[in-house]
Parts: sequence; C-alpha cells; structure tokens
Amino acid sequence: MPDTPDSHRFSPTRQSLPIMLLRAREAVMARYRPMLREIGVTEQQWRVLRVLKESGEIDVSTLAERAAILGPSLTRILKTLRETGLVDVRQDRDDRRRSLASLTDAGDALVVNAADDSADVYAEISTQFGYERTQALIRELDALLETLGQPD
Amino acid sequence: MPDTPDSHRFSPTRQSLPIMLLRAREAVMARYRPMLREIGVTEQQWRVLRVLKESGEIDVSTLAERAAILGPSLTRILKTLRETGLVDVRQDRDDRRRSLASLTDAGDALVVNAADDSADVYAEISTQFGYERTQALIRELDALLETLGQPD
DNA sequence: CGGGATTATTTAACACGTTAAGTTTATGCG
DNA sequence: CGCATAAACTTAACGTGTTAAATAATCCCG
Repeated sequence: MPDTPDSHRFSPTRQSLPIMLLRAREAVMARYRPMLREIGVTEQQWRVLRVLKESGEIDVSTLAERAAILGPSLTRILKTLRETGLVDVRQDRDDRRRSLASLTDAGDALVVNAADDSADVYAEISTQFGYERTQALIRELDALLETLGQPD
Repeated sequence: MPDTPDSHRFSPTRQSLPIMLLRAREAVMARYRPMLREIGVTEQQWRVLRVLKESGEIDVSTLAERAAILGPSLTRILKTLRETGLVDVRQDRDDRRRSLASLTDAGDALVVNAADDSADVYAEISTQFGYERTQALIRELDALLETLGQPD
C-alpha cells in the first residue's frame, strides 16, 4: 500500500463540484423515476418528447441541443420512439441533410397526460427546498454555464 | 414554423433543475476531459482511483458510494483497472462476501502525477466563477441533497 | 460549372447507467 | 445445528454517453 506525504492537493469528493453536480442530479431524478416508470419512457426519451411538445416539428440538431442529448444518442432514441409510435421523423425538403422530428398524436397525448404529474414532482422539490432558493440555484447554474462558455 | 431568431424568449429547459444540473456538469467535465484523455482513464475510472488514494484499501460498496458509481458499473470498472494494472482487488478474509480494492504502485503513481493537473483545472474553474461563489454553489448542492435525501 | 471544404446526421465501438435476477457467504432464529 | 433470510457482490440485458469515422447533401471558390 503506497503511502505518500500530503504534498499533493486533493479535494475530498464532498468538495468536488463535478461529483456534487452528479449527486444532486441523481437525487433530483430519483423523484421523477416512479412517474417515468409508470408512463414507460426513459428520462432521455421524456426530455425529447417534452421538447417536441414545446417546439413542434424541429430538426434533430436543435432537438439534441434543447434536450441536452448528443447526436448519436438522439439517433437511437428517435429510432426507438418511432418504433413505439410516439414520434415521426421526415426529411427536410429544402435541405435534405436535415431530419425533422415531431410528435405523433399518441406522443402528444402521452405528454399531455403526464405533464401534470411531472409538474407535481417539480413542485414538491421546489417546495421542500424552497421556491426562491430553487430559482436561485438554477440561476447560479446558468451563470456557471455562462462562465464556462457553453454553446447556446 | 414560428421561429424567433432574435427573441430573448428562452426555452423552458433553461428553467428545469434536472436539465440545468446536467448541463452544468457537462460544462464542468469538459474542462477535465483533456487531462483525463492525456492520462488515459475515463472520468469514472479517475473518480475510483482518487477515492482509493484518499481512502486506502476499502470494500467495493463503500468505494461505490464515495465515487458515486453504481455497483454493476463498478464491477466492470474494477475489472478494467485490474487488467491495466492500476488496482488490486482481493477478498476480505473475515467476510468473504466482501471484495477489497486498493491502488497498485502504478495506480498510486498515476494519481500522484495527475493530481496537480486536476487541481489546476479546478482552480481555473473556481477562479473564473469566483472562489466564494463556487463554494457557495457546492454548499447549496449539498443542502439540496440533504433535503431530497429524506423521502417525503 | 466542378470539385474540395462544410454541414447534418448516422454508424461504429467501447464504456457507463439502470434495473432485475443470480451467486456466494454470513446471520438469525427455531 | 439447520434452514430461511439477508447481505455483498456479480451477471445479464438494455439504453445512453462519448469519440471517431462514414455517409450524404449543400456550399463555396476558382
């Protein structure tokens, strides 16, 4: 067992920003999982469906950016959602490199039916942690993104 | 397609706590990736190595908890790290259900050599966002964990 | 106009996340 | 003791994350 003097700078995982972001996200998502399980979609599939509901038909790149999902993952997710009849994908006529995705009627209905439950989960979290405190946290995360230079 | 290119209207995903946590984490990790790439380990492997350096020989469950990695993932990661000669895994003599993991000399050397670079990345983030502000953000994330950790 | 650069998306390969089920070892209780 | 139960991993199966490379369509510049 190698033993070294403390001449190296280590920060315990409790003080590590990446790990704390990971843990926080995991804790938040744990609240959503029962609902997602009930409607039979994964967390990522739910994000895709929600963005499609909000945006209407959009191209895959924009969808990927808004749902915070990488292109290759989105390709697979859209394949699944197409097979389960929740999403349509067609080619853009003006630029045939582009694919345009949209909700089917079934997909729209699923989002509409689950939206209230999703909002309830968020309301519970927001209430427990404090509404203003939650908003402030989100603003700080947004500011961190700005500082670190994220694509919009 | 009602697209408003010059609008300040931001998408609701910017107000979603789960997505903002995801984006923030992604932005932070982007700063670490070059360093991880250079030493040839994944983000998760690095977390495992760091925890082992901090804790010395520990059982797999404790390691999983401290590195924020689920059991099945850790099984695979330890297999890889064992094959690359960075960690040792042995059975606990007193409770043979348990596995005990520890750094090899090579693993220890890798962590020691990369620790300063890792700290530099963190220092850069912390300086850019503001040291106190970063600490405050970590405290808020910790508080969120405390709040959500207790189901209802 | 033509052919090399660019852009949008997909495919491929490997690693990890998540849940359920399996295996081995320890523990508790009659 | 002996058997049921629990604990500590591990395996399995499927979905997603990440990077690099391939494919296809558009753009651009001479």
